[in-house]
Amino acid sequence: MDYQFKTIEKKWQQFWANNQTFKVNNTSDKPKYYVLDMFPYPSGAGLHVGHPLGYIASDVFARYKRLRGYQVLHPMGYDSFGLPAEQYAIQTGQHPSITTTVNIKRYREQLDNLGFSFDWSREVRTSDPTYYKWTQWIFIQLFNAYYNILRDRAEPIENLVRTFEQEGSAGVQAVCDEDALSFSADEWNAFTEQQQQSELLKYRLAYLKESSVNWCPALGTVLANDEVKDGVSERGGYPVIQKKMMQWSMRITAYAERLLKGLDTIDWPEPLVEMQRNWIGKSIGASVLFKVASTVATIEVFTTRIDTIYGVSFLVLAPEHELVPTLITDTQRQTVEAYIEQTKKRSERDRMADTKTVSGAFTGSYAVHPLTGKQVPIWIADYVLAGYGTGAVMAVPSGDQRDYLFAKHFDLPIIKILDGQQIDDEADSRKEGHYINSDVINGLIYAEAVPKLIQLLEERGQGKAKVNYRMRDAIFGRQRYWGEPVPVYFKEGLPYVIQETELPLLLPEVDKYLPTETGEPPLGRAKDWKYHQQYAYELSTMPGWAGSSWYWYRYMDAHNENAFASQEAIDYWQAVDLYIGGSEHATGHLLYSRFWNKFLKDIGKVREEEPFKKLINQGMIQGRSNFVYRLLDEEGKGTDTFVSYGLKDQYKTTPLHVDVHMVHNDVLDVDAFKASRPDYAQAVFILEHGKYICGYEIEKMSKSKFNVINPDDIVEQYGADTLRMYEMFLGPLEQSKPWNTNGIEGVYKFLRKCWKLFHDQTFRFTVSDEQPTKAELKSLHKIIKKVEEDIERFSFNTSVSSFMICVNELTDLKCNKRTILQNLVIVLSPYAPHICEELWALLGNEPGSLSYATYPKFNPDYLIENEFEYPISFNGKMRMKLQLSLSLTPKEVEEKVLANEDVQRYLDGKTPKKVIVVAGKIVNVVV
RNA sequence: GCCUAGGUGGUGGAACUGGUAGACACGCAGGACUUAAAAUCCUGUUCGCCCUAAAGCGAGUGCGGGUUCGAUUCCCGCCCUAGGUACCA
Repeated sequence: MDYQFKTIEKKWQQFWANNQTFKVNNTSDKPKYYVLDMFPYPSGAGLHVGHPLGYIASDVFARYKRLRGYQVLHPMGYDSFGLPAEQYAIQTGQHPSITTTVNIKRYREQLDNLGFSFDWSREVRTSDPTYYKWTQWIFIQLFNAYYNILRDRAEPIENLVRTFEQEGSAGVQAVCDEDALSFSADEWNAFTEQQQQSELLKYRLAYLKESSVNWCPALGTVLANDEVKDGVSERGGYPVIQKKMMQWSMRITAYAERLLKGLDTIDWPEPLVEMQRNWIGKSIGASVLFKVASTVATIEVFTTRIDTIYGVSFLVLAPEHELVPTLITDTQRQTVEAYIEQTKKRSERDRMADTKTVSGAFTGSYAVHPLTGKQVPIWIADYVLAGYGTGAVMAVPSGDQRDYLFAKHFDLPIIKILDGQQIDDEADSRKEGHYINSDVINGLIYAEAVPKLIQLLEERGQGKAKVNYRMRDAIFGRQRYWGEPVPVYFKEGLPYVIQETELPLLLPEVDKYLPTETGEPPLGRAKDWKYHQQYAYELSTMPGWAGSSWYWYRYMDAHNENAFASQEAIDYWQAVDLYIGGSEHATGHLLYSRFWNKFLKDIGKVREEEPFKKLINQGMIQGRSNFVYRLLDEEGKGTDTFVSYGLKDQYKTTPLHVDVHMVHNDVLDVDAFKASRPDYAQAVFILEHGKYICGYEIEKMSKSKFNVINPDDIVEQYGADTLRMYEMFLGPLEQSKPWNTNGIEGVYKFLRKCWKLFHDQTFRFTVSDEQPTKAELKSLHKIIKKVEEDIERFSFNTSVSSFMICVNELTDLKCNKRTILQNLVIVLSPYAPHICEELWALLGNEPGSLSYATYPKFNPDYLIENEFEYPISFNGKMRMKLQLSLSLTPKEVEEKVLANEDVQRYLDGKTPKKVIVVAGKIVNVVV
C-alpha cells in the first residue's frame, strides 16, 4: 500500500491513548526531564496553525529526551479563567464554565490530531475547583506572610506579631507600606484587635490598600498596567481612567532584588531577560531631604546623580504630589491651580505623546538646599511623575536635558559643575572632569565625590544612599465573575482569610454576570454568600495570572487532595528544564511565576529558586492575507467590478480582504469568489494575463482578516506528520514568520520517499537482512549526529533538511537494509511519530515500544573518507582542487600540495610565504 | 530617543568556533513516461560577461571603511526592518 497517513495516524493516536504510552511516574531510576508548554486559554476560535508551533517543538524535544533515556514530564492543560468566556456569558447568559468546557473539548480534539506525547492523566484546568483550591491556598499563605529584610526572605506573619509584642516596631526591618507606624511593645499590646490587624495589613505580602488603579468603565474592572496599552484596554480597546479604590495587591516589590539577581542564573533569551530587567528598573542613587523654607515640611527627592547636587537651581514636584497644596502661596494660587487643572485634563496618552512642550508653574515656595543653605524655588511640572521615586526631583539644568529645557524656558539659573562641561546648547550629562562651584567636592572626580557626599548627607541626616525600583506592587483584584474568589471575609471592615479546611471557596452561582445596581462586582449578586452566616466575603476575584503562576507544580501531582503537590513529586521533578512559549508573557506571567516560586521556596514548599531553567520563545506565525481591489465610482462607492493587483493603480479602488482559501499562489478562484456571497454573484473582473492576481499582506491571523489556516485542514490533506515536520521546516523556531502552505509538498514528498524505502514497487513491505554498505552506514551516522546536535541547540529546521538529504541518499543507494532503516526510524520519530511507529511495527518490533527505544549511538568511524577534494586557494582566491587522502597530516598535505605540478606552475618559481591547512580540509597558499 | 534581535537568490531559509556562500525545500524553465492529466523521475536555476563546445572570467551576503593569507561571520561608522520601552530624575 502507498503511504496511508490517515489510517496510520488514527491507529497510533488510538494506540497511545489506549495504552497510556506517555504516562509517567513520580519515581524512577531514570534521570528526569521536564518539558513544559505555556498552557493555552481555550478561546472559542480554536487553534490555528500558529498555536501548535511551540507544542510541536516541545514534543520533538520531549520525544528525543525519552529516546535518550530520560523520564520526561510533558503535560498540557488549560488556563481556563478569563474574560472572553465571561463576555460571552454577559451576552448570552450561558455560564462561563459551559463555554469553557465546550472550548476545551474542541482544543483537545485539535491537539489530539497532531500526535503529541502529552501525559493527559495530569491535565489541569485553572477554573476547576480542585485546582483553584490551591491557588486560594497560596493566596492565604501570602496573606499570612511578610518579608524580613534582614533574612532576605518571606516569613510567617506570626513572627512579626511576636516581635511587635516583645520589642515593638523599632528593630523590625521588613518590607511595608510607607505609612507604617512606629510603636513600642506596650503600645502594640494596648492596640485594639482592629488597630493591630490594620497595622499588620501594611506588612502582609497579599494586602489590601487604597491605591490608584486603572479602571475600565466599559469592562467594569480594574486592569493591570500591562493590560493597558496606550490608555485603552488591551482587550477590547476601551478607555481606561485612574481611580482610587481599595484593592488587593501583591508585594512583589519585596522580591525586586531577588527577581533581578535570579536573571543571571537562568538560560533565557537575552531580549526577554532585558525586558524583565527594565521592568524591575533598578536605579542606584540617593535620596535627599530638602526643607521647605519657613515651615517644618521636608521634600524628599530621589536622584541617581548625587554628585550634581551643587548644580541644583530649583525643585520640581509632580502636580499630584501630596505637599503641593501646602506649598502654594496666595500670589501663585491662580496660576498653579489652573496648571493642575490642565494636567488633569490631559490623559496619560497626551502627556506621553508630547514630550517636547515645556510646561510648569511656580508654587511660590522655596526649599533650602541641604548643603549650601541657599533657597531654591519649588516648581511643579508634569514631566515629573507621581508614580516614580518620590514624585519630586532636584533639578540640575547643567546635567539633565529636561531640567535644562525647563530652566531655559522659565529663565532659571544654570550652574556649571564640572570643568569640562559644554552647556551652550544642551545639558551635558557626562561625568568626566573635576567638579567646580561645588564646595566640598571641588577638584574631585566622580568616583571620589559620590561617597563623600553620601557620608556628609548621612551625618547631617539630610539624605542617604538609596536604591529605587521602577516596578510597582501588582494589583491582584478584578471586579469580575469568572475568576478565583479571593478567600477572604470582612469583620469590622478588616480582611481575614478563611480557614484552609474550608477551601475551595467555590465560585457562587449568580443570575447575571454584570455588576450589581449598586456598583458591586458580579459576586455581589450571590445572595447569602456569607462566611458562617455572618461575615461578608470579598467580592472581587483574582486576576488572570493567579492560576498560571504556579501550574507547573500541579502537573507534578495533579490529583493530590492534600497538597498542591506532594513533597516526593516536587523532589523528583524539581523545576521545569525547558519552557516554550511566546514572548508576550515577558513581564506578566513570567515575572509573577518567578515571584510566587520564590515565595513558595521561602515557606519551604518547593526547592528551586527559579522555576524555568531554560526558556525558548517561539516566534509568532503570522497570517498571509489576500486582497481584491474593488473599483469605486465617482462618489467613492464600491461597484461590482474588481481590478487585478497589477492594474489597480490605474483605477480608483479600495482593497478588501478575501478568504485565502479562494486564492492559490495569489491567483483568485473567480468562480469560488462569486459563489461566496450573494452580492458578489454579479462581480466583473479586470484581469491581467487572463488571471485575477490578488495583493497580499502579512498580518496577525484572525477571523476578520479571512487568513486563518486551521491545522485540522492541513492534517486532513497531508497528515499530522507532514504538518509537524513542515512547521519545524519553516524556519528557526524563535523567528516570527508568515504561514505559507506552498512549501508543504516538499515535506509530504519526503515522507512518501521514506515510506518507499521500506517497500518495493508494488508497495509490499520489503527489507533486506544483508550487511549494510559503507556508504549506507555513512548516510545513517551523518543523520544520527546531525539530529543530535540540532535538537540540543533547538535548530529543528536544519534537521528536517538533513533528513531529506539522508533519505535522498538512501534512495539513490537503493538501501533497504534492516539495520539502517531501523535506526533511521528511531532518529526520525520525534519529528514524524506516526509513520515511524508504523514502520517500527512493520520491522517486527513490539508496537508502541518506539517511544522508549534507545537513540542510536553515533560512530565517527563511518564518516571518515579516504579521498577528499581539497580546495586550494592562493591568497584566499580559489584556484584548483586536488584529490588527496584525508588521513594525511597537515604537514603532509602541505608537502603534497607544493609538489603538485599545477601548483608549481601557478607559483612560477616563487616560494610561498606560508601554507595554511585549515581543519585538515582547506589549503591556502600565501604568495 | 534608548534597549534587543535581524538584513543572504524569484521565495522560505542553510553556512555551528573566521575557511569551497546559496545546503535543503518551494517556485520557475526544459525534458522523460503518458492518448491526456495526475503522480513519478531527470536536467538547469545568484547575477553579469564570454561561448559552437569544453571550459573560463568578473561581481556578489543592506551601505561605506578596517583587521586578516582568507570576513555572511570580528571591529568602526551609517541606512533599513521587527519587537520591547519611554519625560524613570
